[in-house]
Amino acid sequence: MTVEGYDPRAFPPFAVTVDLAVFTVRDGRLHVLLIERGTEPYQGAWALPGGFVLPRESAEQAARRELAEETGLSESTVAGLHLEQLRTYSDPGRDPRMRVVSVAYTALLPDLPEPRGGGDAAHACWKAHGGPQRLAFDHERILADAHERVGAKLEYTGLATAFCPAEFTLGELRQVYETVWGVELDRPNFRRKVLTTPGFVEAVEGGARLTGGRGKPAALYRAGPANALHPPLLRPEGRHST
Amino acid sequence: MTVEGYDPRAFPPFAVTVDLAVFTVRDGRLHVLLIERGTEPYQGAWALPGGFVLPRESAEQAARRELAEETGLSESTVAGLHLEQLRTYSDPGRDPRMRVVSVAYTALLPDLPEPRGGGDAAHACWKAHGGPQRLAFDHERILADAHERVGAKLEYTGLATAFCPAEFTLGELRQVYETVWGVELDRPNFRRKVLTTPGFVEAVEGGARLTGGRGKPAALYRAGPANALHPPLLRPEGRHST
DNA sequence: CCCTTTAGAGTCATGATGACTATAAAGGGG
DNA sequence: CCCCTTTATAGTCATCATGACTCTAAAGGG
Repeated sequence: MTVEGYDPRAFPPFAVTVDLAVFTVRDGRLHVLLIERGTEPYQGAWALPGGFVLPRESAEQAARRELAEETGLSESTVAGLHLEQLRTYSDPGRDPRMRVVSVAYTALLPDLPEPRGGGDAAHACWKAHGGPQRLAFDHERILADAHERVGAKLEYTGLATAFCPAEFTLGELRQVYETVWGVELDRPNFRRKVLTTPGFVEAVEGGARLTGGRGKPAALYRAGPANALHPPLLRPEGRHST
Repeated sequence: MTVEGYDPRAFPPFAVTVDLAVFTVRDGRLHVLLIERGTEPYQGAWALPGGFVLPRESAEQAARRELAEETGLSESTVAGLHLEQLRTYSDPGRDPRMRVVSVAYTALLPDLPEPRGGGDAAHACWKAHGGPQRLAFDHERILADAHERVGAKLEYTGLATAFCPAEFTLGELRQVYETVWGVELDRPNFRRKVLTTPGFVEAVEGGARLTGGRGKPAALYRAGPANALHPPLLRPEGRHST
């Protein structure tokens, strides 16, 4: 069966949706944006935000539109967010009602005020990742894949800054790594690594911020122009000596 | 628009297909499996192999089925091949006839005899990557994404062995890296790196192979159990993508 | 006035790496 | 046969990145 010579009116019909794994770091814990399902199947269970891809939009456009609707952020704000295609889930039977192929996306947000419900009835809220809640459909799997992908990307990209506000301290940046990876990092070594990696962060002149009222005030930085870290900032567990 | 409360008979209809970027290394050049299109649009142009996802199969099952059909390899052989989902292409208008969402997969094969046409009219053949041929639809973009992904995965996985026969020399393995990355690697340093990376390769006892009749015979190795390289084998120029 | 807390500077040993040099073992051309 | 080329394999050495540290600075709280 090839693409050539097929009848456009006789293709197997599929529904195509997007699912969003939206992460943030809040109070030193990884949180994910979830909605509570109001209808069967999985009524009352939590699920990833998402929805249909419309006939005239790409999957990424659908993902940004859904993200804006679920978080209440403006379209222009969402347009600048880091949104990355994770992978596509296509198992027959992943939705008991019909054949649905879903393109999953991952987004990283700084700690924002509670999302305001959008125009529709969706009530998305942040839930701590790894909590007791069971997710609907195969969303547990999607979320696990997304977490693994984010953890891996922190190693060789400057993506961790997407979890931080525009200006941040190195302590806040370090907490992002510690939270996503679930490890503790040596403070001086982390600082040395970040500052010697070209393009990772840029110092903000004159800035300093009290760290929650405790400890010495820290210098402020903003995200640098580099999108790849050379050499990468590897997870501690990932290193095996000869 | 959310997944909840929709009418299963009123979803926007899409066709879902798979596209395959199948690579091999032949004569020190990267080759890709292509088919020549026999019908409009893009009649006479080259395209990636692929086809519809059937109603009762997953996208990966469809990709393996198409790969077996296009290469003439047996289903059992294809079942053991390294096949990886690349990403999904969903731009409206990427196919002028109708709305088609395509899940792209990447496969790596050792240098095999010319593929035998399968049951249908498809005549897939190996073409040197980077040649003058223009590809149909957005397949040029898919192929570029696949090449970048394979190059990146060679850095931190033992995937390069998928391009080699079951037993191979370190020279053959090094040529895989040089061909995919388009660089020359220092022979002794490459050897040291591969042999000191745990689980990358295993020595084959007593084996030795003449390197095309030229030079000292080389020891044989087979792929090791590791699927991740620690630390990674980074490209000299250090090119990464997001 | 100490105590705790976090930021930030610096030290030291080890490991990984790039750039080399040198030797070994094959075939081919005189 | 001797040399030449070719490729494999064994080293050396300097440099850089890193993990595990110690030490000082600057804030707030009892």
